[in-house]
Amino acid sequence: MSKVLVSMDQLSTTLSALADPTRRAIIARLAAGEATVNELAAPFDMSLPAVSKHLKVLERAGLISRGRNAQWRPCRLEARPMKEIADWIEPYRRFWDGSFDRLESYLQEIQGKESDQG
Amino acid sequence: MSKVLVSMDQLSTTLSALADPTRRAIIARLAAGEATVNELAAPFDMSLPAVSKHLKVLERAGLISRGRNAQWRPCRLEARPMKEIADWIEPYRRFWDGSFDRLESYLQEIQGKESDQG
DNA sequence: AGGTTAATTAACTGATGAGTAAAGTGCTGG
DNA sequence: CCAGCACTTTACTCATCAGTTAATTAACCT
Repeated sequence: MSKVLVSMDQLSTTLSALADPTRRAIIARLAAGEATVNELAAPFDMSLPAVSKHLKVLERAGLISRGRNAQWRPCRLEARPMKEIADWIEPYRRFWDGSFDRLESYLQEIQGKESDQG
Repeated sequence: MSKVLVSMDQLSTTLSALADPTRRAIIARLAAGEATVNELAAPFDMSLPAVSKHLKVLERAGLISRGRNAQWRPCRLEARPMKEIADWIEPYRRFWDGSFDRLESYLQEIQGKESDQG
């Protein structure tokens, strides 16, 4: 009864790539401009292969791309997958800002009272 | 040489909770209003305990809260953790929209040329 | 009390993820 | 040509995750 995961959808891949503080830190660093693997690895208390793996995850998610320059592999940010997250999350905005918030909590109070009595 | 993960930061927890299509579908359903566990489970081809586990993940991430109404445990959306994602992602917006995009690629081209020659 | 429904917990399995050390690849420069 | 630098790949460990079935808790209803 093998359940094999065939392929992850783009949004899941992007979110899980970003659900790691090391990888988010790498992304943040790359927002300031290209960097090599060693440069990216420097701030972290982990081996180079570990960082290399993180970069591979980011690359597979399309969040970075890598060039080649002699023995260096400069990484650059590709923010488009993040746009997908922003687009996905946008419709939920109404749940946390604007007057809807107050309406929500009002409805919650009402509902709570009704449950207490019913 | 045990490396124990003490506790995940909020953003990582939220992102990893949302990096699963089942959980995102649950969230989407809850955007339409409260629902019980059985109602939430109905659309999925998986056991009730599996859904229950997904709900626990969402609850631990603060993305849902659960009330009690007789034998039902109605779930409701709590979108605030999503706001954290939106806030985190906001500064990257400049990387995918507006004229900055063109400026970026221009700068990257320049940089590439310079590297080739240096 | 006892049966039914709603949901969670427990115990287990197989897959994936994050890290390591050590070996391999590919390029540069004396 | 070969020493060394910049990485990547491999092979391994250990923890966590997603799912299962079976058992348990909790509330309702007659």
